[in-house]
Amino acid sequence: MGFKKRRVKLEDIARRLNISIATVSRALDENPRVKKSTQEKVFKMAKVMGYMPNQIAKSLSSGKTNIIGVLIPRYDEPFFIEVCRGIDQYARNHNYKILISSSRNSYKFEKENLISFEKGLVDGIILSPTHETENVAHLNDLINKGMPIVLFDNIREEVSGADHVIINDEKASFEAVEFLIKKGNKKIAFIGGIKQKKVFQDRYKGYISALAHHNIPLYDELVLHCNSLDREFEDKEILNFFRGLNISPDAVFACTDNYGLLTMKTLLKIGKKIPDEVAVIGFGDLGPGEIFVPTLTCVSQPSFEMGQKAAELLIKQLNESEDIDHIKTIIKLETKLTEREST
Amino acid sequence: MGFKKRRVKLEDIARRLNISIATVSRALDENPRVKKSTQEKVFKMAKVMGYMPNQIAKSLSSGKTNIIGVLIPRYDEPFFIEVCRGIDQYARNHNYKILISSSRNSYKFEKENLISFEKGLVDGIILSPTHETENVAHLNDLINKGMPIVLFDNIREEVSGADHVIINDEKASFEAVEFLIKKGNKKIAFIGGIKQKKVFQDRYKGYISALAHHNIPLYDELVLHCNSLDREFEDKEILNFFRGLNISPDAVFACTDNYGLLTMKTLLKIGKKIPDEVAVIGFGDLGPGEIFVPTLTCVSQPSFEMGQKAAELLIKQLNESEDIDHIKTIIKLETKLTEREST
DNA sequence: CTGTTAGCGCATTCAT
DNA sequence: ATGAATGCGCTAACAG
Repeated sequence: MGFKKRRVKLEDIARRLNISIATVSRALDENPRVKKSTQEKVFKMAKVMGYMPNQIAKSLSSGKTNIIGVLIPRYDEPFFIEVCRGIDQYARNHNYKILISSSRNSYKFEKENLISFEKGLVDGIILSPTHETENVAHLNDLINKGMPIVLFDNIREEVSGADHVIINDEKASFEAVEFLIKKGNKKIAFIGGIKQKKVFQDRYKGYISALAHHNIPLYDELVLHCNSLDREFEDKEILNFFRGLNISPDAVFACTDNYGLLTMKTLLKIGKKIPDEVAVIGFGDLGPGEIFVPTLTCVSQPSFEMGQKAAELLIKQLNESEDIDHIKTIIKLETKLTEREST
Repeated sequence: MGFKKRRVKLEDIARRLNISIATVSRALDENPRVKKSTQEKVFKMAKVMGYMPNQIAKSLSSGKTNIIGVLIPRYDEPFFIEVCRGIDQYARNHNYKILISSSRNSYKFEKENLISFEKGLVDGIILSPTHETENVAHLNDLINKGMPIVLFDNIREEVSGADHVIINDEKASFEAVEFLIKKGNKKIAFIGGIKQKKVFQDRYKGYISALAHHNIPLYDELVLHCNSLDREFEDKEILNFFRGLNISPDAVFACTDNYGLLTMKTLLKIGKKIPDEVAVIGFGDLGPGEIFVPTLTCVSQPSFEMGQKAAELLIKQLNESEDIDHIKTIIKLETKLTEREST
C-alpha cells in the first residue's frame, strides 16, 4: 500500500511465464514441490519485474501479521525504551516486527490503544499498565478473545492467562536500603513516585521493612512520593522537599535514576557533599547515572533483558497450539546493586 | 489476527439481522444511504456480538494501512525518541499509527528495513539516514515506485521527490562558537561525532568559520571527532582527549548534549572549574543537560517539532492526488542558544 | 510437479 | 434503501 503506482503481483509474473499463480507463489516460497528449473525462472522473473510481495494480502490470507504490539506508558522514559530495544532484538531475530504505542499514562488511552491492536494489526501484545489501570477487565476481555498478552513492570493485579515479566521491587529496595544502613546511615530519606503505581508501592515497602529489620526509625518527614508526571515539576517537587526538611538525612534512597539525579543536584545546590554528608542510591541504571559527577550508585534493573524475555514469552504463546489452554508463566528477573561514587 | 478464536465478522451480523453484508458495512460506516433505523439495529447488534473490524481486510480492500513507517539510526538516542514523539503526536491526531524501526547505524539494515516497509505495511516513510548511507539510490527506487518519503536530520545528499526537515547545523554552530568567542574565549575546543555524518560535518564547518570570522586561531590539537558509536567508548575517548592536550582550552563546543556532558564530567574530574576556567556548550537540549551540575548551555534543537513537521509533510503527500508530481518541500527549523550555567 | 478453486474480511459498483 | 457480485493479492486444499 502507500503505493500510488501499480505494483507487480504474482499474477503478472505468472502471465509472463505462462504458468499459474499458485506455482509462482510456491516457487517464491521455495516449496520443494516445484521443479528447480521453474523456481529459478520465477525468481529471475520476479527480480527482473521488481516484484515485492504484499504483506497485507499475505496477512489476510495467513491470519497472522508477524507484528507484536507494544504498549508503554510513555516514550520519554529510558527504561521503557530499553525494554523496547530488548523486545525489538528478540522479535527481529524471530521474524517479528514491533509496533510501539504510548498510553501517555492514561487508562483511557491504554484501552483505546488496545482496541486499535485488537483490530487485527498485531498477533500479540506486550504491555506495561499505567498507574491509572486499576482493574484488568479490558485485558481479560482481550485474552478471552484469544489475544496473547505479556505484561511487564507495573502489574497491580495478576492477570491469569497473561505471562508476566517482573523484578522483585520490594527485595531490591530492601537490599539497597540495607546497604545504606550497613554503611552506618540512620536518617534515610525515601523519594518515591506516584503512589498508585505498584512498583513504587513495592519499593516503599522494601524501604520500610529494611528500616524495621534493622531497628532504624522511620521519619515520615523524610518520605516523599512525587506526584509529578512531568519532568519539569519533579525538579521543583524534590527541591522543595529537601528545602523544607527539619531533619537532615544522611542518605537518600530514590526510586528511579532520575529522582536520584535530581536529588543529587538538589543536595549539591544546597551545599551538601556527596557521598560524605549524604549518600544517594537510585533505581534503574540507565546511563545518565554514569555521567553525573559524582556517578550514581543504583539498583541495576535488567531492562533490556526484560524486553527480550517478554518477547520470548509472547512468541512462545504465538506458537502454542490453539486448543491447549495457555499455562501462565511468570519470570522474575534478578536485580543487583551497582556501587558507584554516590555512596 | 493473532486471534486463535473465531472472530465476529460482518457476515455474522448480517445473518443475525437478515440483511446483507453490504448494508452492515455501510451502516457501520454511517453511510447516509442506509435507513436510520437499520443503522441503529446494526450498531446495537455489532455491540452485542462484540464485533471488531478487521484492519487487515480493510487495508487490503482500501489499499492503505494508515501506518507510517519510521526508520531511525538508533533507539538509544534521546533526539530520535523526541522526534518519534513528535511524529506520533501528529500522526495520531490524523488517524495514523507509526511503526518504528532502527537501522542500528548500518546502511545494510537501513535497506533491509526499507524493503520490509515496501512490502506494503506502511503508507509512507519518515527516515533519518545512517552515517553509512552514502548514496540514495535505494531511496530513489522507492520514490519511483510511488512511496512517499520524508527525510530528517542527517541528509548527506538531497533526494528529489522526498521532503526534508532539517535545521541549519552550520549556522547554529557558528552562533554557538561566536557566543563563546564574545565571552572572551580564545582557545576553543571542538568535540564532534563521526566524520561521515553530515550533521557533524556541518557543525564542524560552523565552528571553523566562526573562528575564522573572528580571527581566532584554530588549533588542530583542540579538535576531536569521536569515532565511537557506543556510549561506553565515547567516555574514554573524551577523557583521553583532554588528558593528552598540551594546550589548555578555555571553552569547548560539543556537537551533542552527551558529548557536552561527558566533557564537563571529564573537566571536573581533572579539576577544572566550569564555567570559570572552561566554558562548555552542548547541542540538542534533551533533558539531561538540565540536571547536571552545572547545567549545560546548549544549542536547542526543536526535536519534537521536527517530528511533527515530518509527519505533517508526509501526511500531506499521502493526500496528494496520484497523478500530480510531488513538489519537494524543505522545512528548515530554527535553533536557538539556551544559556545555562556552563558558560 | 502444476493448475484450479475457494477463501481471508471488507468495500464498492451495479443493480433493483 | 438494500442486495448481489466482484476484487484487493495471496495461500492452501484438492485434483490431476
